[in-house]
Amino acid sequence: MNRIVLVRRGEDAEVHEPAGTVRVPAADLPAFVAEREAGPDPVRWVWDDTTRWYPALLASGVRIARCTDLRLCHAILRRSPSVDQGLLAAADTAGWDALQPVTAVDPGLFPLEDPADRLDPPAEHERQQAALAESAERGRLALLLAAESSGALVAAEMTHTGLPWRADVHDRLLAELLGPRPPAGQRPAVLERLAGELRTALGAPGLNPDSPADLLRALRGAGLPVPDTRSWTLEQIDHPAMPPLLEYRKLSRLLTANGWAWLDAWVREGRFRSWFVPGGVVTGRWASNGGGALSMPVQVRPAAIADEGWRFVVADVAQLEPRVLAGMSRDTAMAAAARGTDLYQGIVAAGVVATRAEAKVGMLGALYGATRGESGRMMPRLTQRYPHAIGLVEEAARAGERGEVVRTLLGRGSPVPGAAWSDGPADLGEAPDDEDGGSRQDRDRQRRSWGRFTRNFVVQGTAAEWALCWLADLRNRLWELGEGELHERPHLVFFLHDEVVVHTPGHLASEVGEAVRQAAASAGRLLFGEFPVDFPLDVDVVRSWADAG
DNA sequence: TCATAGGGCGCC
DNA sequence: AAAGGGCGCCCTATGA
Repeated sequence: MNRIVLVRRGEDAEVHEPAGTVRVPAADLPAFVAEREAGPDPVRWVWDDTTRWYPALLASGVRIARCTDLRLCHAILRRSPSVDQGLLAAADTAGWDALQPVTAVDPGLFPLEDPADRLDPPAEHERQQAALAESAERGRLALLLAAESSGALVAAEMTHTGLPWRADVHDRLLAELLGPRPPAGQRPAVLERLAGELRTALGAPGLNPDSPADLLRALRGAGLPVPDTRSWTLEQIDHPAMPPLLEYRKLSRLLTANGWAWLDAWVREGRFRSWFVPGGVVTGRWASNGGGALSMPVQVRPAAIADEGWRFVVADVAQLEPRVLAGMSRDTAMAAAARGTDLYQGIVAAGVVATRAEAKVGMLGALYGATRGESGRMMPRLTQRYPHAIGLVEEAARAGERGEVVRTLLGRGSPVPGAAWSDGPADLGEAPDDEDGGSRQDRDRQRRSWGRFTRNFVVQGTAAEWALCWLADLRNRLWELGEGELHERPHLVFFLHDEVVVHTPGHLASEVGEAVRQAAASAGRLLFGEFPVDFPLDVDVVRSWADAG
């Protein structure tokens, strides 16, 4: 593998190769990269941050096979309990710690002033390689760093190609539900009518239904002693104001989150473009920036329509996190329950609980740390039948309560906890009841809360690693299926934790479906070897995203 | 006018 | 006795 480090120097790129260092003008860089990519030696491009390099290459029609994203790898190594932090220490370290990804830059230009310019990528790369080589977990960590970097490429490519989006279909959908688009600053007709009905029903002519405080006063004035104004609370109430209020809530949410303003801001030339942010969540999950890409309501998915002659291949993993938990804890009983397509049904079939609903709520409680209610009642039975799986999350919770760092399967470390531990462990010493530190009860509550976080961290984070491996392998397979530029081949257009959407020429759809399944099997082997835990997929070939599932 | 906090709700 | 993870983003209200 030929590693080539790219460094920005004003308007040039400095190219560090084993054979020597050369300068390439920014304008010539795409051609240079394309030539090396096409050459006989596989290349791993090493750069400070994918969001600072790759969009411009993609805009020039250049796709690369692999990279090392020093910013993302730095973040992982800095938190990893199995890395000697001394090997990463340098004058640059704080700068790497603080480096943020960029969005919305003009891909044709380097930004004028960038904190990344004060960093030394070749030196950082050497430190990271040394830290990796000395780690007792170097195999798993190396896999994680490669997968994280590959995810950075996927994220940039998804922004580049965009998710096909039909503004005309979206507009029609809005008009059917809300009435025609109103002038700026006015409510759509349907919302205005519902607001009127609500004011009449509550006897509150001046009510602004968008103000929770105003609404709470009006509800109480009408003799309805509600604790808050959440829809779930309001649904419990039998009162003529509730139907219009709940309908108002639902439609108002659609208008503000994914209405005409959203269309204006985020949809251009038939594509929805926002930014995915790999590593944006401490657990390793992705975040997103712009347009709420990670919470696209089912309600507007009918507007996501594949191009003429193309299809979407939509795939998701059923019950990813319990399956990951079975694999990472080597719990053969839970893996057996996961053998079929429905893990919850498998738990019922094993005689652990009576119904699928109980199995689901019990498992979710184990992952999130619920101990009371229906979920808590399932825990003893789950613990008895699945001691390794439940034991793993319980131990993660206890470690978090003690203030310790926990890690995912591939070695991503949890953050160190904050102020609640400054006075020592929960079960030791005095707990001074001063104003600054809060009461003993407050700190115990915080510790349990942190335990729920670390409990979930190990599973959510390892699931994110499975998904990264799935994504990286799928990206490679998709590239091999087509010809031409990225947007002419089957390509990823959406990813959300355990779900992918691929945009593909129709005649390749079944091959894409097979690639998605093979990539999932490959991810399972990468993380869990020959341990027998399945990751069955639901795969649909559809014209509209809304038709999947 | 701007930044921030909290309510609320969409996704997993 | 109490005990439900992770996000982004809209709105209003508040205070500088």
